Amino acid sequence: MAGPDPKLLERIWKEVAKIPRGQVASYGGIARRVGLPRRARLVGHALKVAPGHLRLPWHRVVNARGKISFPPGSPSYRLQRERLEREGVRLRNGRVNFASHGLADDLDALLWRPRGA
DNA sequence: GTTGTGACGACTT
DNA sequence: AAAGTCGCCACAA
Repeated sequence: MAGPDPKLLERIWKEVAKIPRGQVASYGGIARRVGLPRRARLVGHALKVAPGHLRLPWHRVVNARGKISFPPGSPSYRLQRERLEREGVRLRNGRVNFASHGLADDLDALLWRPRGA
């Protein structure tokens, strides 16, 4: 049985909608913020199935290493890169600089990374 | 039910 | 730094 609770998808969509222009968040960071630690893949799934009418800033979501999670060169990859650069998010060697564009939450997670949790 | 795949992430080589 | 492994879990075949 167990599909994802539709309410969780809604929470994820709302959280993604909060990402300010010119900033990025990680899949795992979004998951943590909605109270679903270790559920990064669910965030990816949520974006994949998100209704287009929501107009989510999905391009502001990258993986924990700052990389776009589409195959390099794919149409989706190019679209995401283009949208990011258009709002001032520069990619260095295919990476977003979290220190300058990442949300505080994600930064903390990257710097602290307490053992075990 | 099992297997493979994926818009992930943490850890280990 | 890059690749491999494992945990995670939704979904299609």
